[in-house]
Amino acid sequence: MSQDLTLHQRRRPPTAEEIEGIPWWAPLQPHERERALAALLVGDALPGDYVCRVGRPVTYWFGVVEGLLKMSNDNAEGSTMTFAGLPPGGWFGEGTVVKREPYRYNVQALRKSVVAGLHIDTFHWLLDHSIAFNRFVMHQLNERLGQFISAREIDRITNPDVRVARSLAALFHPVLYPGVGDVLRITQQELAYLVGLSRQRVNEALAALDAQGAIRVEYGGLRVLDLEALRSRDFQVKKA
DNA sequence: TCATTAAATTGTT
DNA sequence: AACAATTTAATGA
Repeated sequence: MSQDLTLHQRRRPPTAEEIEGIPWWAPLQPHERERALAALLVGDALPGDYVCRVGRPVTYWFGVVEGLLKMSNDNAEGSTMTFAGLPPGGWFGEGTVVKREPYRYNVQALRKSVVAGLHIDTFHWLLDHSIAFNRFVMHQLNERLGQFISAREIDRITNPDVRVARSLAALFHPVLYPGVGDVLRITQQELAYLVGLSRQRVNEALAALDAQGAIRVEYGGLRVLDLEALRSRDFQVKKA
């Protein structure tokens, strides 16, 4: 079985390129950056590796530099519920970090990923000293609230095409996941796992969305042409 | 840098 | 779930 907390194993300081990709980095003042940099670590997570687990104490605030993670929770009955996919640029866990509580969910890598971690003490220091950082966190919390609400809606959607469309819209969220850009690197198998459908059905749904001009299916990823269409349009539910 | 081979991903049944 | 076709990544000259 996969080992947990990979970040604690193969960790290293972030490269200049990795730092530039961190969404809250640019707004920081020089002395704040200095502080943050000293507390930043990155590590590789292999598929199946846990970045954090339910009940573990919080030591880091995590962000996705590269790759793809999934946030899930194990139900009392044993079934697993997936809340969200976490593409590059996504930072998560601020809620539990703020309260210094144990994690309430599991986050594991769907594929080989690079994960960054900011130590909890420095997170709090930035919260106490940086207005820009506060603004980022506040914005982040607000956006994520909206995402959880839409996650519940997505769960109720029965039509697979619409389901896939909404899930994709969530993954392409420009505020929460600024690292994604035009093309989301995700395989159809990974998306199927995330959405809870068979790869076969996801493939079919993607083809439909492609045909409608909302996305373009590419090898190993997807290009979004019309985010608004994914988010809101009613993909005319087939009428019998 | 190019050609060859292996691995990953996709499109279909 | 299994298969074939296609694309990418890795290897070595």
